[in-house]
Amino acid sequence: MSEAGARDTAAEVDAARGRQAARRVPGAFVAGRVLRPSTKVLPEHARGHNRALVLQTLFTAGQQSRADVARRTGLTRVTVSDLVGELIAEGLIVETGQRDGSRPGKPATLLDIGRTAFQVLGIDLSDHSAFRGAVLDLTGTILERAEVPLAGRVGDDALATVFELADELVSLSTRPILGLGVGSPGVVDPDGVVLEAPNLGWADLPLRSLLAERVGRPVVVANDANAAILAEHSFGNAEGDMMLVKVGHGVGAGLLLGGSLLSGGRFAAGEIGHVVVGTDGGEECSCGKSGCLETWLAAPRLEARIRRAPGQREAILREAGRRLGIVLAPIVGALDLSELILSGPPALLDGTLAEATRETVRERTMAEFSGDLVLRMTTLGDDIVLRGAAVMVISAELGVS
Amino acid sequence: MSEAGARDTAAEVDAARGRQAARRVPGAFVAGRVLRPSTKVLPEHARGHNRALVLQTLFTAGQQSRADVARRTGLTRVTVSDLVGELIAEGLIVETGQRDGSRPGKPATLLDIGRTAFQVLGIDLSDHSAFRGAVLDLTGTILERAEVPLAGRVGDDALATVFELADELVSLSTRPILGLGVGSPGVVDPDGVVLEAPNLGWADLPLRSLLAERVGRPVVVANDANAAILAEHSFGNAEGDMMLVKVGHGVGAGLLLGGSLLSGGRFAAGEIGHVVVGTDGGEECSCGKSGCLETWLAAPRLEARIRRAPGQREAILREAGRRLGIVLAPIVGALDLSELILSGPPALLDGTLAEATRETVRERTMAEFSGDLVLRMTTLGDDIVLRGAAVMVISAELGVS
DNA sequence: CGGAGTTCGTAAGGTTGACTTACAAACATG
DNA sequence: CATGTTTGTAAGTCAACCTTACGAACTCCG
Repeated sequence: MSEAGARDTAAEVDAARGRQAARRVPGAFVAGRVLRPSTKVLPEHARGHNRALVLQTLFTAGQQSRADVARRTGLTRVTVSDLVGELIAEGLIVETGQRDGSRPGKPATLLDIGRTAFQVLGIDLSDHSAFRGAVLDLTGTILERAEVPLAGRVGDDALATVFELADELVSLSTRPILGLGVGSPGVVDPDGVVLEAPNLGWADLPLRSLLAERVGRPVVVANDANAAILAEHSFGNAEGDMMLVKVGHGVGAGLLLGGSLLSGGRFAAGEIGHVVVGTDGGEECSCGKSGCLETWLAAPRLEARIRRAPGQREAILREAGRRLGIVLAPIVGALDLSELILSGPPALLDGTLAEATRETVRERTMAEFSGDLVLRMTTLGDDIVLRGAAVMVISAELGVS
Repeated sequence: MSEAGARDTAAEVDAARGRQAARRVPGAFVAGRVLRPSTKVLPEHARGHNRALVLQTLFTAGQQSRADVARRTGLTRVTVSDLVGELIAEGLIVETGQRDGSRPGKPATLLDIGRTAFQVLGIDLSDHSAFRGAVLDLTGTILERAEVPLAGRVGDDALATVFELADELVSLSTRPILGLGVGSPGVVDPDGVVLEAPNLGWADLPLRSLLAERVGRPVVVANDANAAILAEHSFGNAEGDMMLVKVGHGVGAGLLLGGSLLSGGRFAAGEIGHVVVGTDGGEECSCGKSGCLETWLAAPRLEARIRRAPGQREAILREAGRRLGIVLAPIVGALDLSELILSGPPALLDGTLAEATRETVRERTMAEFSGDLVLRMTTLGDDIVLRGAAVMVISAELGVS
């Protein structure tokens, strides 16, 4: 068949296919992603999506009129009005009066998230000394705090302590509870089962369902570093692909790629603490290997090393930063990360260590050319996991992050 | 407010929210992913999705009746019948007679992908000596091949060579052309602009739109390693998260995470060739650094090294494999990868090198515990990019991969 | 100061798409 | 041969978004 022949035939078939081009699955190969459709989609799913879209728009832009939202989302004013009506009835959106300033036309009625309609509970299990909790509003502002010392409890005792903290948070709340979010150390599956958390002596603990039964509200449980990076994403106005490294008793990370949290095939994504760094041995690790990243970077190890040789403080921190950079460089290169965030004790991380990591990653990747690799401390301090836990709930219940 | 009070109020609100629970955005926090809704969804998008779902079902399961598809997808028989009717009219599905074997009830009419309705063109620009192309059917079977020697051409000459190859493929096709897919070396943005491909002397070349104009049909352009991993995903029945390392003149990789291709913030995901390995120097690289992975692993470098010391062949390959393992270990740990695939000259990769990589990754990660890390050669040989290019077209045009 | 133009929000009716219900066709079984 | 099962289609319902149209409320300008 001639070239022209093939083309004509194709054009004819296109015509025969009628509207199919316009109907093409949106995003089938958008932004380099291939979607493999796996579940049916019904019209009501579209409704849910558009509901979340309206909420999301108000979350990020805030103080918008129905017409503004319509323009921003591409939905018609009529549809937005309908969705907003539904959301107002649920208390998730409130009218906040008319827009001031003089413009032609009927004045716009401004809308905002109904901050007081619900409260969210967040729990952070990642600290070695205490379980910490908070009551937050729908915008992620912390309203109340609670804390229960851990005192070395593990296993069922630790679980009882979580229950205790959850109960206290429920009693501290003054509005209907949208849900409870928990950031836990260890490996957590999508159903909120803590597959393993050695520090707490947990294995295959169905924490989500246990807590859901206890508080009678939706519960989301995820890894603490994953919660942290969600917080950074939502509140730290960080865009695009990024990785958050959380240094504490151990070392873990959360990865946000293309706006999606990476969970990993065995739900262990971000578990970089036991990756071996360098080929020159290193301290023995609790996992049995030598030279794991944790042996270089975990806070207790660093503190012990500095205690032994106070004069070497800067050198110790620089070496720790360099080791972190060596582990991160292949990851930054492979994932084309534009932003690395550190979370943990600022006294250890902020300064020499961060600088050494930044330099090492730059030296060992192409980042020196693209030049825009950012490595910085989190802006959310110690509340990062708490606020991330709240984000998970808001995201799960309202489809908004 | 008391605990009980908060709970009751929440329950009341839940009741007031009516069907909202059932309406919740599906997958808002499913599988550890947070969706940030960004575009509106209309009922016709659902239609497109369900169309693709039916096609996908026939792709993977093949030879099914309408009722089978309905059961598999969760859609009703009526809806499936309607969608199938549309797809038959377009030639994308054909009836292949009745199911044999005796069962109660009306015999089922079997359906299958209309393999002959369209043909797909694939082009592989990753080989250093020639551009290769093929005509494929909708199932990814290669029907015709074409090849144009490259003879060192770069820049506009190389582009003209691509045009030449594309024209030849069009003339070789005997059916309407669904589209043309291209796997190119270098960094390619989602719109098919080759941002940089040093080997071909291309920078900011809008290859997709140029080719679309030339062949008058949809064109998809992506990085060669990304095309390769899509092929492996579609034809190599590889599930879940995986990474494909492509060794040739350079070293690149493609990453498939949670079923999605990773593109990276600057569309440079998988560019691990210029990550530095180890802290002991290494050969100088074209990029200006020393000890880049490419200097250890690129085929020309390996061949030259073996030529210089034929007796050291095994040691050279083992060291190359070890270096690759050192780079991959942090990536495997961070992404919780379960499968690593090598693509390139089997004489170099398959055997000692792969074994050394496998061992090194195991030694340096937690993989020894989970134990199910697979590292293997691709099963698709030299056609991997060609077939991946076809997958991109089928995915983009039909929403099926 | 009043008409024209603009913008906002809502009402009414149309279109799309999947669902439920119902039914004819074609087969196996007792 | 009657009964039960499975397939595929026809008819009508429901959900959700769209287009069109309109009143309300404001600015601008002659």
